[in-house]
Amino acid sequence: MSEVNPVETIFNLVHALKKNITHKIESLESRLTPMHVQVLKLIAASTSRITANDIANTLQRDKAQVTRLLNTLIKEELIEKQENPKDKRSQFIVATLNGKQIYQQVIEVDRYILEGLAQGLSYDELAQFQHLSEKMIKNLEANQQT
Amino acid sequence: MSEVNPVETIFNLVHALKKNITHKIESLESRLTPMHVQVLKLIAASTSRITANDIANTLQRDKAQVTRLLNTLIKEELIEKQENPKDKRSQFIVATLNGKQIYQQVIEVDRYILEGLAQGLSYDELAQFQHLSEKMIKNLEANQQT
DNA sequence: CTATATGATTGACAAGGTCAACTATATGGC
DNA sequence: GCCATATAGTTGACCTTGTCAATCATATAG
Repeated sequence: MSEVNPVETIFNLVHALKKNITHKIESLESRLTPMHVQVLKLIAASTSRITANDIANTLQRDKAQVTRLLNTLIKEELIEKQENPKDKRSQFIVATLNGKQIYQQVIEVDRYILEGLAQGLSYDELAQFQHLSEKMIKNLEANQQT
Repeated sequence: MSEVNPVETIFNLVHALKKNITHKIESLESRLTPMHVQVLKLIAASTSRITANDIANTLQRDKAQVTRLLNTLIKEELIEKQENPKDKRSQFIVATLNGKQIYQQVIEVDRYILEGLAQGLSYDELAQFQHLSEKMIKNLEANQQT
């Protein structure tokens, strides 16, 4: 564990994080998975109206996956589709009142997890972490092309 | 993207990393998943003989999962079981010659990915990243208890 | 010797993710 | 306008990771 291996570290980190999140989200009674929450957040936080395609692109996920995530969110009445007059192939996705309320709760949970995560870390350290992570992500994405 | 949210960043990072790794590992002809590779690494790198239980503990994974991962590695003839005279419930897991060779290749891939990941980052920065990540992991694990 | 603990296996399932085929609509070039 | 091609979304099939509970065999403490 003493050697510097970011790859392992990243996996360990996300592993711990996932366990943490599912715990907290479960306490939110609603039966949403982390991915559902991510999608809902994107929709509810967006100022402009977005389509399924926008979501897939933003989250870098397969559109099949997005379709299914949206379906359950619709079934739960957290979001709904609106006609897109400019393109009949797609629809705008908007949060319902119910969805907006859940979103507020999710933000709370988020803040809570972030607090736990960042305990004992200064703002500068978090910014540094962010900075380094973004660099790594860029590197990885550049490597993808090849 | 401009606000500091380590949680999202971590997810983005691991997402990019996973895509990267599966790409590179696929090029390794052998049909191993990342988790199989992790387990094989643990076994092949270990100086002392280890059991399935050791693996589950070290990787913090469910023993059911470990059993299945080991099964496919055995089917691929990368590892094998040896009798444990001190405890007939468990067996020692050791890498076969074949397994050791794959391990060597995996190490290469690892180094390659690490290089890609760390491009433009100094050793100090990587160490800093490591340090911050470990702090976060500790925080998360402490939160688990509650 | 018995109760309990532990190592391993198995079944069942949830969640995330990927690929390919398909439908419907858009759009650029003729 | 017509056609080829591109794009948005849906569906089916499937894989990987992870979890829980039940079960079996062996260890071990009392």
